[in-house]
Amino acid sequence: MSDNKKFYITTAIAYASSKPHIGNAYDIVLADMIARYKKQMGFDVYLMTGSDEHGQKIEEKAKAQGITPKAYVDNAAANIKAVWDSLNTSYDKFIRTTDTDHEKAVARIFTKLYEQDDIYKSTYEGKYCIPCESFYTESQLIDGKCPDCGRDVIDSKEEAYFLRLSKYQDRLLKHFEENPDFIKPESRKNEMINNFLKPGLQDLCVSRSSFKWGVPVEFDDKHVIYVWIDALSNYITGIGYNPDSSTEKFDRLWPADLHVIGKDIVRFHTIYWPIILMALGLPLPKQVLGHPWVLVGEDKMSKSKGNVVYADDLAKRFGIDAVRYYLLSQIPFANDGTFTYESFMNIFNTDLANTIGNLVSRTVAMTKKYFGGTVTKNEITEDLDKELFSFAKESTKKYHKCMDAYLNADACSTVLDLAKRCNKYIDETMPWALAKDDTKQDRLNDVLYNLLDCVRIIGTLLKPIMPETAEKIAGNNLSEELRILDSYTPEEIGTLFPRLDVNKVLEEIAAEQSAKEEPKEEIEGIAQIGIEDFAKVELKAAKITACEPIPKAKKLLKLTLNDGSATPRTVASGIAQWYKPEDLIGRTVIVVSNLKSAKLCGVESNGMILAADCAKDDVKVIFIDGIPEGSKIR
RNA sequence: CGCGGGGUAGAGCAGUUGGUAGCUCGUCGGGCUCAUAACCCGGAGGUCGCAGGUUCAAGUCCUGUCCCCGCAACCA
Repeated sequence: MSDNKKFYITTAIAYASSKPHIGNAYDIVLADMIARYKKQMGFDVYLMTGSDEHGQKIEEKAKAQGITPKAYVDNAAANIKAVWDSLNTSYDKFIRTTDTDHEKAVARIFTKLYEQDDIYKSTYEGKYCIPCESFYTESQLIDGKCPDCGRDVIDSKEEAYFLRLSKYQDRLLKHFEENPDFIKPESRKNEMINNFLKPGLQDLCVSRSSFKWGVPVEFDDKHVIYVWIDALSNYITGIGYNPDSSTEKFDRLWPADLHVIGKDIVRFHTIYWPIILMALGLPLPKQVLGHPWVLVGEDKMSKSKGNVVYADDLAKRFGIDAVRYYLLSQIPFANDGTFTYESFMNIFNTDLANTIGNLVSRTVAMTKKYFGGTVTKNEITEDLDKELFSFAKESTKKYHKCMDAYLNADACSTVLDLAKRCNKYIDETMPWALAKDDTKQDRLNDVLYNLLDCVRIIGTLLKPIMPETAEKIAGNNLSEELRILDSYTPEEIGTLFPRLDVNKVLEEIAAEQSAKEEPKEEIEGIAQIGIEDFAKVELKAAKITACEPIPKAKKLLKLTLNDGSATPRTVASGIAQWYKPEDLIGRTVIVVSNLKSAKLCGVESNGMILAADCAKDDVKVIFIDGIPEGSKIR
């Protein structure tokens, strides 16, 4: 075992219900970059990632495919791993929540917490609406009645296990105050404190009895352990924690130095997870980094929107390092970043091909052409050289500052600036002119040496970001020290990043997408139904008799319908963006009349009206004017 | 008055502790020819959402206001 300081870093584990898209991949790439950087800084790094494989959704998906959940997640985990590997990520361990040692440890953790009364069995207290088959908390009730249908509720109970969050609330708040860097970026910390801690924490339900695919509670097999304790615990079980007997590895690595996660799960990592650890008597992770999202266009990526971009596809098309560079240089520290093929290729051509690739290319070419491949070190005398080297030194300094603060985009641009400075240096020194003058051969040698030296620095700095490229550029001479080599004999490395013809590639992509789209589209996501399922849906014609906006809601309109029955029907519909009340009154629409009622922004909605998603951001209600209200539609 | 994040050149974004508004792409002009039609220099283009205020000085602090976007807690 080395004496180096350890650095234990984790990513969120990916949910094994579908193939991870480029946004999910950002997590592991970012963590990998940090891990590689820390390694270079002499830390003894351990990077863990993995997959979260339990839960109702997976149980259902497996069922829909007619396979066991285990078979389903085996496949899914392999997919996730394949994507991670396609990005050249250097994780030390890939944990799966279905690993037996994890499952055992989780079961023990649950039991331990139960035995020390941090978890208690309770009944899901009381307010049950029989027609709605739903439980509600006191605070959810409206005037003591069911918030959905307004009917009376009865006191009812269903047993479940709860984690006492409230008990640790003050301790957690204190921890936040004493460790200002616990959550990064800071804005997310304020959100947690204001939204969750200050109003007071409610105990958290940590078991489920509505599905089976999970770690069973040891002493009560009607229940499985719900995602919180199961998934979050991976950070400790993956390195050998068990309440009964932890390994030496765990003692060495824990507490984690950094959890890298998406901003959507900051709450779980900065509230639930610390409290679980406190209850277990373990130290808290040193820092949680909640990074922003990668958006496609305006939207969050989702299958139903058909805008999913996969990292391995991108890597195949443009190269691994290009994808890594794009993610690490373009996604801001605090705001969400936007992916488009255009911007991707733009960055590729500008930063990678024109600036870095071309610099390396011209430098190596000149060395070969003018010096047969070898240049040697001499003393620096010229001011131009001194400027170049001091710029390189400054860049290195800045780079470290950025990297240490996880400002990866800024770190990237620091390296880019150095490459640009080198390109400028070539213009300033004009090696091709020197080459023509026999008396200036020494000067030419020095110029090329200086350039190759800076290129080596660039390679070194790029290592965590683009490992393969760094290797090609700097070979075995990775070091930030200037002028440590007596000579350079660069090898021919070919074109690092061949310039892309943006329009051509866009056409290719469009062609491939349209070829793909037709056959698939949602077959995976939506199960086929039989006629008997369809028959369960009751559709009726209904005339809109009144319509008004709902003050609190920007998307909803409140519609009053005459569906042929004596009582008017109220429906809330999310079409305010496209229709004004006066456009709707008097028109006839199709209403799903046996949809369970729901409360939306304070309005009870009984049913929904049919509308078509014509395009992104274009919704049209289906009007059937002229059909008598109440007509059954089938 | 639920919480939070945004509104900066045609587009996409930077702007820690207040002191001449920057970057990439695009655009216009010049230079160079070692290099991946790449590189280097220069120009045009912004009343920093709007309105007030503090200050010798505000994109940067305060107040008000208008838009855009996320999140709202066992979704039992």
